[in-house]
Amino acid sequence: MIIKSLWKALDVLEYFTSENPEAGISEISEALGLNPSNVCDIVKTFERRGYLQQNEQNKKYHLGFQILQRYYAFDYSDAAGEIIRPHLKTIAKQTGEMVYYGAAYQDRVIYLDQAVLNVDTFLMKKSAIGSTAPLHCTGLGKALLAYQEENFIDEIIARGLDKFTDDTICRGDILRQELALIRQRGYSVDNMEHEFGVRCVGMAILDRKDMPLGAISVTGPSLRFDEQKIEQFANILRGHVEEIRSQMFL
Amino acid sequence: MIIKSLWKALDVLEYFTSENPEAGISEISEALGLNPSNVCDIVKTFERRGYLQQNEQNKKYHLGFQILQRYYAFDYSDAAGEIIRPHLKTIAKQTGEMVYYGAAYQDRVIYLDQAVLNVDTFLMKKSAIGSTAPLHCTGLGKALLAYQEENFIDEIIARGLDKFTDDTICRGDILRQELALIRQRGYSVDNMEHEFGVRCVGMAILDRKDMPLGAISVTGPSLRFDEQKIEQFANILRGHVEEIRSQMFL
DNA sequence: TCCGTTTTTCTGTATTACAGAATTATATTC
DNA sequence: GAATATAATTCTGTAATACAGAAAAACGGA
Repeated sequence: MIIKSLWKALDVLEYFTSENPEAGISEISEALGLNPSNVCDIVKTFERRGYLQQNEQNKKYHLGFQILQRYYAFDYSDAAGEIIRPHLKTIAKQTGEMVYYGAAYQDRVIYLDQAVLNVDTFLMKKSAIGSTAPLHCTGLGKALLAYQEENFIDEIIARGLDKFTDDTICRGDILRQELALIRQRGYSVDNMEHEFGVRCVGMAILDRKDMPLGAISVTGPSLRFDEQKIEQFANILRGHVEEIRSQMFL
Repeated sequence: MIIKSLWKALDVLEYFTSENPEAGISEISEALGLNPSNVCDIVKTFERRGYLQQNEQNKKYHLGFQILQRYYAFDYSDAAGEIIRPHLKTIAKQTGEMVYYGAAYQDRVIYLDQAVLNVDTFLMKKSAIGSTAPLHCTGLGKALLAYQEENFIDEIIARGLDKFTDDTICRGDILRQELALIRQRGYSVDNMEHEFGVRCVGMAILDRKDMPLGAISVTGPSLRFDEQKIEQFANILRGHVEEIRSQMFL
């Protein structure tokens, strides 16, 4: 049974985002359609536990240190990450491009780890750890989507494929062809489908039942990413994915 | 007014730590003295919101992706971090040692950021971002403690100064002398007081009211940290702290 | 297959979360 | 600097629901 008061409290906590990091009681209560006194109680409870902190100047609240501590606990519970992380670094060295690791999370891909040699602040912010992106138009997303259950893919298509650039695949039948191609050759290519000028090669890490537990991608400016490089990067990815699978006893 | 159901739910969430990342319903209910059905409801609510995830194999739960997303939101709400981060990197280059940024959080110091050139896995794990340490025996902690209110210092001493190494300062009067020295020369020195073989230089970033909003430290093996280096590092720190204060309009 | 353990579902009631009003604090305007 | 407006917080009764207990379902060994 869902605990409504907790559900509501999490609505309040999640009202604080990187876009809107600070908020007051009245703003939250208005946005969520809750009673201000109720919001005040929730916020005060979170504050006493360190999840929120009050700015003494303007009385507004922002996320607190306890979030960091929860993140720290989360990070080390992710045993898979411990195995994968070193590979990401090696791939970054071998390709000279940005490398991401992500997993399917509901109907999106969530970025779980990254390795970079030369920091590209623009792309870093876009795909920061913890952020999410659609499944149908990213290298990671398509690599993950290709191995999902048929009815999951049906649902993703049914919900509608948002257009981000001129090259975004928005038609269900074309996406299905693309996913078949990914399964056939073993890697996905994002050809500026999410961000103009950004190309990307992705490969899923499959478990014993051929379900993807995550995916790795190499991302960079389209000018550097010609057909030859894409194939070269796919081969590099293949080697590491094989190695990861054997390290995980898959 | 504290919302008891939320308070209890946070107890459950915080039961998951890096030391004990996975737990089942019965384990949690026993440890926290709660009814299993109650714990089940709380856990299911967290699961539906992505804060916890169930391991299909053993039915146990672990922290979920939502923690990452909350962390992502927290990170970018920390405007101070945006200013400080580049300085940490520069200090790491100038000193060749590990550099930490932390703040006082209740009666401990919390590590908020770090910069390293040569990764020392042992020390990295110890002082990972989000972890905490006592105030009285670390470079960061002492630098922060030196500028706290008198009655706060009284309370820290009254609670007892835990001993970690032979060099840990455990007596209140000696700690007070040490804090006076820190205020006088402007930096703290951790001489293997928390971890054997680890020395550290710390400096607080003071606001206009001379309250510390955070501190920066340079940490490394005691063999490399002689008196001359400590003074040299303190000077490097001083320059950056000055710069940070001016960037923050303090 | 049976038994012990653990997780999950279900339901009545005692608890408490919440709405509304009152109060305090803060910001803004005259 | 007083007055007004806005926002945050406190207080209290009651309607809503969180929780205990029991029972069922799922799981994992003997």
